[in-house]
Amino acid sequence: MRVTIADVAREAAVSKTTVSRVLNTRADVDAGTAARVREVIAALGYVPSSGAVGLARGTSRTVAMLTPPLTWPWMGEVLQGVADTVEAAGYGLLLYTCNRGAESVSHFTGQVSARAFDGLLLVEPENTLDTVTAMHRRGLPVVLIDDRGHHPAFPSVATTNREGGASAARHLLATGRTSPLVITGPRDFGCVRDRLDGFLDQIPGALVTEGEFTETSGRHGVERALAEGRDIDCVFAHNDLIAAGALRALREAGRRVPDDVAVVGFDDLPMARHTEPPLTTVRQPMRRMGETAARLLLARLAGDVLSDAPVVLPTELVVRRSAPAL
Amino acid sequence: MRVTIADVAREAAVSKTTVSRVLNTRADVDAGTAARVREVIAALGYVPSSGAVGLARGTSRTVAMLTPPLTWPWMGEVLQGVADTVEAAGYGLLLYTCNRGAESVSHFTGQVSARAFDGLLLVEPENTLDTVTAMHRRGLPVVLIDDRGHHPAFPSVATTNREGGASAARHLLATGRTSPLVITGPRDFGCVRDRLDGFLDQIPGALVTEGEFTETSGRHGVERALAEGRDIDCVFAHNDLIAAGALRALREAGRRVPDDVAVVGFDDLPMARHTEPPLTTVRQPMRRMGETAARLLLARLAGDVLSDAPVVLPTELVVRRSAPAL
DNA sequence: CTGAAAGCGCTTACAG
DNA sequence: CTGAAAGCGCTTACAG
Repeated sequence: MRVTIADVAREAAVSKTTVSRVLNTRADVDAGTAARVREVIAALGYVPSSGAVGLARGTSRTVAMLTPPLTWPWMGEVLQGVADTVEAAGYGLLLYTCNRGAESVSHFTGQVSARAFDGLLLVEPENTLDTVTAMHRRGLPVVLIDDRGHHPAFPSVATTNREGGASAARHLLATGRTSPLVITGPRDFGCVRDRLDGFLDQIPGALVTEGEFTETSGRHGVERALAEGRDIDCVFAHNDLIAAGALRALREAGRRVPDDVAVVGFDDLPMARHTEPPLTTVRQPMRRMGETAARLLLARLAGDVLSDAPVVLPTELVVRRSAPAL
Repeated sequence: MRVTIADVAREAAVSKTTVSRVLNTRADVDAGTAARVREVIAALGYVPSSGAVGLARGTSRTVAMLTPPLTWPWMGEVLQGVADTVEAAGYGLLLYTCNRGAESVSHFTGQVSARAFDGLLLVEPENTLDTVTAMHRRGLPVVLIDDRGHHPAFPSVATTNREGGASAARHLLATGRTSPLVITGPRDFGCVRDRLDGFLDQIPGALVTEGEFTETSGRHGVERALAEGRDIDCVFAHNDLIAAGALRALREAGRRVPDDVAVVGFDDLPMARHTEPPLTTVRQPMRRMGETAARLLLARLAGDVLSDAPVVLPTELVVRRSAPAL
């Protein structure tokens, strides 16, 4: 049998109102009464029902997070940043993944309307941006962790993709490289365009080939360039998976890295330390993105008004052996 | 203004009871009435409040998951397996991480008592097993995803750690290796003892050194063995991070992999494909562990009685170039 | 087939 | 400083 506030009230010989007051530490309770109530609470092991509290207060002290498949290499970092921040504020975190496509999304939208949570954090809402924008318009607090360069009509957290691309180019130039091959992600991603623009600002003549964010894509990109007899001395890969594929293709073609060809990736996944040679890459602060987005959302729930202008976190070039300093 | 069941009832000129009945698709409602109510629901965009439903029904249709830091390399897989299964059943998934130590745990236990969820899934409950065992005794349905070999007093899902160790040894023997170095994880992990026992059953004389589950540990393990002049022709690492460190140390010492020394890891993390050479490893079905644990918990919530005997999923040797077949 | 009423476990004006 | 009562939005016997 569940212990309720009524049990505590009876045992302490006060009203439920008074118990509720000491629970919520209101000032206007006699110190003696409060002490007695607290004793009873401890003795009975009473804990308020979060559901009942939520119903009475009209708020759930829970936020939701909608994510792409959790197997994305950097999702763990983002999620951990979110979880830490949300937990520290005493909120619960409800997780939804879009792993099952349309079905997931409709299940999710049902939950939203059910007011199972007070606010929403989301990453990479493929085919979801319209739905979410509508929810936001109807009053649901939303913050996007924008790794795709979406520039949505609500608050978001992003990184300096353009500057990241530029920093890769500057590093390559500074170390004497002049003929890059750029292997991009899909062009319809805003982040891909930004990374490319930043790079081309520094090295306008770069050879560019569009790829996907996979190792296979990196391998094919290099193989094709070599087969066409292109004269390259470095590769800028739009993420670390592409870079890993490029490393492999270069090795198989007998090109030494970094002696013949330097390679720079993007993201700084854990695996970037384990490739041969270890990968120079543009680090994205995924954990801080999660923390920042969560902090924004909690501020919004506490009453702050948020700007729709994205909060932009800096990328950082991490130099390892695949493209060493001079 | 929120649309409630009362609004629907008024608009459809029926009682709240009737609306509730069509909501829960009970048979005993006149077809015409039901149709009319459904129209009103659609017209008003009514969605039941999950909090109110939960309070009235005494169940939240939510399960919680308590995890170690999400940056553990295989947590994404486990979590995805759990999320898919839980979502498909129409349940919500509340995530708690033990990232903040004792504070996390106490926050978490508060949530438990608050009945914010109906059941609990957990991974690797460092310093948590006692608390959780107590909760289970008090009636909270719990399923452990046991990657540590805990053998708890409640239902759990594990893998064949002992057979996994044996399969690594058999593969090495079959490919002509006779002098292994085993670099283990911490000995107080049940899984470490099991992997080691399975290996030693096949190769009793193996050289064994205790390590941690880190790359550094793998590197040191190999460096020490070589410095001591040990004559090794293969390494069995207790996870893939250790194996990655071993690969690096071997290369730096001028030993060729696999020609001079073969290397076998454990887990089959995504990075196992990206090492040089790609890693032969004992694959643990982390996603299936998540799915299986979630399925067990949901069955329990549906009224099934669960056995405390662990459900054991098979490991599988994945052969790549670091320890090729003949 | 349908509805009035009680109940789930809290919080919050309101009154004293 | 304290309590009775209404209300949050549902479900569920119970009665018809």
